[in-house]
Amino acid sequence: MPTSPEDDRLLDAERDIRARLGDQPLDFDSLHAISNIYRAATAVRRRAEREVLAEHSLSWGGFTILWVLWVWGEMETARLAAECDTAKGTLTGMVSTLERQGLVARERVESDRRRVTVALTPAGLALITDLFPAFNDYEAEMAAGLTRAEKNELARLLRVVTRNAGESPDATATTAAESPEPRR
Amino acid sequence: MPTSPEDDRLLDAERDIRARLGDQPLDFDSLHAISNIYRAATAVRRRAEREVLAEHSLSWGGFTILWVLWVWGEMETARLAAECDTAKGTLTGMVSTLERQGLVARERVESDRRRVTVALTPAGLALITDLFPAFNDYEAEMAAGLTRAEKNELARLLRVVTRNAGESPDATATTAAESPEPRR
DNA sequence: TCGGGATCATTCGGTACCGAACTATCGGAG
DNA sequence: CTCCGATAGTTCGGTACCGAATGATCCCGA
Repeated sequence: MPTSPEDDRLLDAERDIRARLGDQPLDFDSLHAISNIYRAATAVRRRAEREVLAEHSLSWGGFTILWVLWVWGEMETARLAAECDTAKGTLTGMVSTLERQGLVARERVESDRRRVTVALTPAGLALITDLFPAFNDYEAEMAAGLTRAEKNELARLLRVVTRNAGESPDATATTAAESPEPRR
Repeated sequence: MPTSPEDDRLLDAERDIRARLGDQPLDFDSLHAISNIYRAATAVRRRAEREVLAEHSLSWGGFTILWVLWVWGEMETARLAAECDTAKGTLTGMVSTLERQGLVARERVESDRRRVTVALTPAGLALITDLFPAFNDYEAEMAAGLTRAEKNELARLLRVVTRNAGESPDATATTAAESPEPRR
């Protein structure tokens, strides 16, 4: 296995860390695995926002909302927040932004006036229908160089991590309310 | 291979997407791989901030700065921004926060007064020395259930994605200035 | 030596994002 | 019917974060 300059630098860092910590046992395999997740995520997000989303004045989060509504249809705020994996308060602001852009519309539920549903407008529908293939192309570009099997393996390993991070292990009782997989 | 309810839901979503897009070819393997990166990253980050960092009033970004300074030592703002993988402007604010907390100190470079170096204070050094093992424990917890080989494979696959997202392929010339690997 | 381009960091405007406090509404117990 | 706990959404305070504009300093050529 050839060693790259990057590998060298990594090893330097590990040596430095060990030097600072003495003989404490450290888990460098986990360190690299976990920290690389964050690096990859920000890199992918930043470039997507610059090269795919910016021309439509969409943030990553805004795109996610459109995508969720497109796939699963109109839904209430709470469910939308869960699907988008974001706090309710955050979602309120983002939906307001999209509303201002004319891409989604809020509607109070008649039978329970606390609730609000969010739906795509025709303009929002047109945009996401047009944009999603381009976004998928971008995703494919980000995964270029990986085989089909590797992509699936990557997705699987990440699911394990997400599950590990999902809920405090000492959360009271087994949260059956835990929302399932595909939020995006 | 057993199918979980999650798998079912995922397949529903795929069917729905296909229904909306007609016969356009879509790359679902890339879709799942890429979108799971972002989900895992936010889940890991959120929980780390709540359960490991909050008690020390540190954000993920703030922790990263301390960590970088700890491992590689005092450095100038521009390099620190590169290592932390954040925009210079963002870094300025975060360093100011840490400075207010007494964890880092700025110092103008005598020989070139445009430049500023950032270094850990004794308090900052004490904090990161104390905190890093706990953080590494947390990382190990997030990677629980993965074998050593799987962790390394995860890190490797993510490096490919990060590299793909690294710089616009049509960037003018080959950016030799591209900053190398381990930023965290 | 003095002016102008390059190069640092910081500031600025705007969105996203979280958690906690708040508001409006619902639904049941008495 | 009326209060009161529960629930859904919004507001609020604060940080992070980006990209563009600004300001300070340096360096070099005339």
